[in-house]
Amino acid sequence: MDMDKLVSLCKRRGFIFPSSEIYGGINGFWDYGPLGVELKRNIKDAWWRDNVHARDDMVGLDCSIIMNPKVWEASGHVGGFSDPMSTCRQCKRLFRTDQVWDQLQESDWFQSLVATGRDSQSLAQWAAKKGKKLAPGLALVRNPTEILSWLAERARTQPDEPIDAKTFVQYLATEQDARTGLVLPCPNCGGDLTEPRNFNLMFETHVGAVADEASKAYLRPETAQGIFANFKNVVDTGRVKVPFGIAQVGKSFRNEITPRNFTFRSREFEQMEIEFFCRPEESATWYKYWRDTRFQWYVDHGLRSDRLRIRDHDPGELSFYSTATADIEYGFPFGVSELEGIAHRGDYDLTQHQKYSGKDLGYFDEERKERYVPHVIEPSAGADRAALAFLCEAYTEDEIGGEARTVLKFHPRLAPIKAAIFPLVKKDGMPEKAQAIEREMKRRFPVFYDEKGAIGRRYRRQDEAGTPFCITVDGQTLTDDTVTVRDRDSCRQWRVPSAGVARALQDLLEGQPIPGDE
RNA sequence: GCGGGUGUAACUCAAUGGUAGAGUACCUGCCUUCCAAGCAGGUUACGUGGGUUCGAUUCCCAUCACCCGCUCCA
Repeated sequence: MDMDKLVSLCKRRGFIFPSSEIYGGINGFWDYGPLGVELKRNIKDAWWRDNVHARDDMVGLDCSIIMNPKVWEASGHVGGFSDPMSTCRQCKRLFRTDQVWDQLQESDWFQSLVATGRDSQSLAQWAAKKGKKLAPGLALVRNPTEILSWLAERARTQPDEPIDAKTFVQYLATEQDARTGLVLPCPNCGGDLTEPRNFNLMFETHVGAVADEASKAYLRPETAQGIFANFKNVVDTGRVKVPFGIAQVGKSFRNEITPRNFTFRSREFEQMEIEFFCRPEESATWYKYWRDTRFQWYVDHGLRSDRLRIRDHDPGELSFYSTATADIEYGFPFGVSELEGIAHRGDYDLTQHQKYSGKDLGYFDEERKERYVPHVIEPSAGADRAALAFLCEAYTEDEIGGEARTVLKFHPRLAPIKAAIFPLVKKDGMPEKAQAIEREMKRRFPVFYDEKGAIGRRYRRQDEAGTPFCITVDGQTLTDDTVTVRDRDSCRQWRVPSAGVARALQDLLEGQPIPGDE
């Protein structure tokens, strides 16, 4: 499937528009149009019903977007992991400064260099041959004479101090020691890296009329911390007992990401997050439970399981506080990308907030008569990413009677409009009858009435909106009071009594097979 | 942030140093008894700001947005 076609359809049919488009748009922000808002709302509602209302171990929460800035100190978003980045001046690649050394050790040119002797002659030879190919940006390669003289100087002045591999490569990479100090080279080409720059992780704002350092606050970069900050409130008032979860749906904001791939990476996005609190000994079981449950949720709502996958993080990839993390990924047209992360966060967050707030966030377990800080499993889903995945999955081009057709095959639960109601032609009292049906249906379902143009055209329009069923009043309706129901995916039609059409639609939406298809 | 590409109507695309056409869509009639039919009429565009020029949608510069890559992430 072509992403451009989907973007175009989304705009044409009113699913998703670029934000502030009349002013030229703004990178990384998107608006949901009349159909898009229904789709996204259905996704959030389905998630809420399945994870909160349908369970007896989950409660909801809706906390403020702007919180006391100390929350973000405790979470590590201020200071902690606003990863400084460096760019290579030669090949222009971008690296996390703290990962340069690790990446360097894995690079071909570094390994080749290490395998060479450390004497001037071997190094000069390496620079002239292999180095030229593998690490054209390296100072040693570009300026061997000078670099080798530095090294000789170092050996003469500090003969008793052996040089470790890291320092050694720094010597070979540093052209202007006096000005820059020893630097690490680019893992890709050996070139010199810029000073580490700090990335602006969170959106900053100021609370109150005076904008000074003391009034600085942040738009939340995740909804999770609001749940941790309210853990004690919920435990004290919610009649909840471990194991239990707190769920929240809401907007989050990140400044440092590069917007890409339509709505997939946006600076403002909506999360659907659960923090599930449990006894430390049971945390591994709960982790597995949520990992499987959340995967199945996407399958149940129409994502083909062969486009979905679970990817368990390698130990080296895990955050330092996490003992296990898995990503639920979907095969988008632009690549396999993350829809949801399920993280075993241990007691890290509650402990951090305990430390920074000075409040006891321990939990007293009545059954076991003991006090402990619960461990946390965090299934964190992106609502916009889910919407995009469902759109991609639904987008289908097929052929009906030799004519090409574009259809969004949404799961009925997610479809923005559940049924369209048409008079076959605009005469003989058909519009009046169809409108009466529409009035009745409208109280129970999002439905759409249309009487303009040829019937085929109206069917196709609904196909593009993903409406699962169309109900048509025709000549026969006037004699026997039945209407036709038409199925979006098969284009098959059958008749039902018009008095029972709401009930019939209800059954169809709940998954009852269409007649002739049982 | 960096490198490369793109920017004309709601959508998909043309043409042009002398202010723009098509198809689709949309609106109004007529006609139409089941899958984008037909006829007649109609609405909508050169991303933005500068510059060169008698004159710029076209050339130049900047800016913004989008797409692709490096990187980050829900």
